[in-house]
Amino acid sequence: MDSNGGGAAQARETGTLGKLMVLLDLVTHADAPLRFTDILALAGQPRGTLHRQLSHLVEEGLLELDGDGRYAPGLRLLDFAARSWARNEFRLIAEPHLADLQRATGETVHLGVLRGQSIIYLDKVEGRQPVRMYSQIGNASPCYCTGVGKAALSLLPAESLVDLVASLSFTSFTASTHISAETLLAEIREIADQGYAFDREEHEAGICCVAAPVWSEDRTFMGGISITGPAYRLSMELLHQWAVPVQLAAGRIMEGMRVRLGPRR
Amino acid sequence: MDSNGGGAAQARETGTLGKLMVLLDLVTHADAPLRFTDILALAGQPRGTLHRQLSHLVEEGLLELDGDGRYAPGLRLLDFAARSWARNEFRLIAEPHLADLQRATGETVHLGVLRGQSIIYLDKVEGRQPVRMYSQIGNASPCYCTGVGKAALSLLPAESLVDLVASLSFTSFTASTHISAETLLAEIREIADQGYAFDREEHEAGICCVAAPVWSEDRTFMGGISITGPAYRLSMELLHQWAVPVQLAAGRIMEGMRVRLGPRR
DNA sequence: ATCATTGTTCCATTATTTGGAACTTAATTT
DNA sequence: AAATTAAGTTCCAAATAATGGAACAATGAT
Repeated sequence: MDSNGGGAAQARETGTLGKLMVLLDLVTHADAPLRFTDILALAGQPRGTLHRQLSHLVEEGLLELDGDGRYAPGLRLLDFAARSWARNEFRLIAEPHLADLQRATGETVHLGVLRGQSIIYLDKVEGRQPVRMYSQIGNASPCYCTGVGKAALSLLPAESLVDLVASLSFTSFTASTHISAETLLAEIREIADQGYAFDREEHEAGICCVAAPVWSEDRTFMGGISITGPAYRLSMELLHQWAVPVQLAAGRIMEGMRVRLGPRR
Repeated sequence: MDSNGGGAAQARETGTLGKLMVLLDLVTHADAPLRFTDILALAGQPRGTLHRQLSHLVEEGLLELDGDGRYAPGLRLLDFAARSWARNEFRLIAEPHLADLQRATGETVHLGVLRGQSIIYLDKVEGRQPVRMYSQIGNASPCYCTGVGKAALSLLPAESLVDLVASLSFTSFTASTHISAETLLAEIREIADQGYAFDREEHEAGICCVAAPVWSEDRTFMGGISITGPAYRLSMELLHQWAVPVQLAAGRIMEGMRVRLGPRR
């Protein structure tokens, strides 16, 4: 029988947990705290059932219920995340190289990893300004319109890439955002050849970047690093120049991981 | 079977979710990624059961399984936390006041909230240095040996305070850490009178702080803000002077919350 | 005061989880 | 290299927890 080698679509049958995570997603993705009835409408479940599920989530600290009966994400999530982040080896190894790159260019440097269809940002090194702390770290962004995302996609074997791209639903964030699988796939192939990727204001108007892919040997991490900044300051010419240092930094990070993790495998 | 009729102590009966959260705690609190067998020993459950539970957590992205069969916290937790943090109203309202306090004193300023027996740090504003981003934010620290923690405890009604303190297990982090309920309770009473609290190197040697309590009217948030720094620079005399600005900032934060949230309740 | 809406509890039915054992795979020893 | 041990995975009847409809309580509007 098939172990997960084949990589077909997961049936996502995680029973009770799966149902609760859908709720947690619902509440954390909302723009504002939701009342019971709001969630009832969104979740489409019987009232009794929903009530118990929410109660369990609250009891575990994953959600919080304020005095007005509105549900908001729980602070226990912060504790989990802080631990997840603090011990992340990929990030620990990458950090000094990100700082180097930041100093060399003066612009903001990101580290991100592909998870499903999203890039999750693991680190961000900025210039002098008082940092907006979680501003980017932890955020999940689409893979098809970010430099790190496209760099990460260029690491996928042809088949997985086609499957993943086929499952995307494109949102046109700016005039340059890819909105078709064909043009995206064409660019990914180009990126795979070149070894670096650009974001030409595809996610946010006025913001562009150069990115290079980074991966761990066991393919647990497939992501990238990028130099990001305002388009008026970062011409395409400059971004092309920076492709080299970004790739070098990516190489040093992977070397660091081989030294740290390699011996055992 | 018994429903929890009396209702004093929480029976923590969240069924399936509760069991899975125990596992998640186990893995996120470990110092390094754990192998299946390690978790088996720690969790004390049948192998079949544990295997399925871990599989579900992995499928949902709450845990990750690397190429060596080691379980680590999942990156989906970061996404949840980023959302939880970004929309937190208490933090949003407090932020400008924390920045003011930082500028006025030149030292690091924290915002924390009481959750169970822990203080969870919601924000941190530092001086010039390139910020170590999650360094403190999201971290859960004991309430009995931090300035913010003791300030928060001073807000509890007498009965809840006694219950909470009775349930603490004290760890002696430094020579000044409280290790008995009696001395702690005595100090909390003093803090309740004064309206501010000190940390005299009780959690970390060489680090001290002044803190003032902050709370929301519905008591959803009971926490505090603090000015923290190295003991060689922050004399007790200086900390006493800063008690006033910390209390003023705390007052302004609460005023901000009344304006923002008050009208409705 | 009355009606409508929102939120909570109850319990027989249904679905999921449990845990022991059998099985497969990887690592270690002889 | 074969045998042995340990590590990880799958299976299924029994135990447990989740479900959802309906009754009940609390809140808010007319």
